[in-house]
Amino acid sequence: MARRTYWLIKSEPSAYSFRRLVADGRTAWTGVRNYEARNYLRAMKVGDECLYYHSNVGKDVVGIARVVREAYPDPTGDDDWTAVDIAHVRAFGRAVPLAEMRDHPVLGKMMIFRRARLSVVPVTKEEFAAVVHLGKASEKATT
DNA sequence: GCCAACGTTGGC
DNA sequence: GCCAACGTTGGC
Repeated sequence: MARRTYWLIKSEPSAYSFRRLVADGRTAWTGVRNYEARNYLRAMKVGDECLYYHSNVGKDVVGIARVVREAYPDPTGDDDWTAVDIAHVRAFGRAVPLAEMRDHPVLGKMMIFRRARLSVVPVTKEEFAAVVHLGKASEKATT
């Protein structure tokens, strides 16, 4: 059985929001123009789950997406850039702000804070689980 | 709007 | 192949 990997993918909501992914069901994740991020795209496997982060506006993880098609040539790129297809899995009951992750003992070590500008970064299983937990609606929070 | 981080470009 | 200049990203 293949080892499952987890990821965090970034998008400005004005470019492509999670809400739009939910509406579309699935989409081609194109436009990555950074070699390191491209290599991560190429490492993605069908079924890998991704935290969906809104950069610039929101600055929070708003839900989970899943890889449904592995690396293929990015139709929007000139040379050998890479795209994958993702589908929405579910929206969080509560968006998890970046600041909250930074202050978190486990999440503060996430790669997103060391490589702030990378639009695709791997996330550990523990980090993924912790973010998902924070994203649950307030059943356990306040009262 | 500012600025730090960092990738890319181009002159030498 | 080095490195300074420049451009872009994205948090604040």
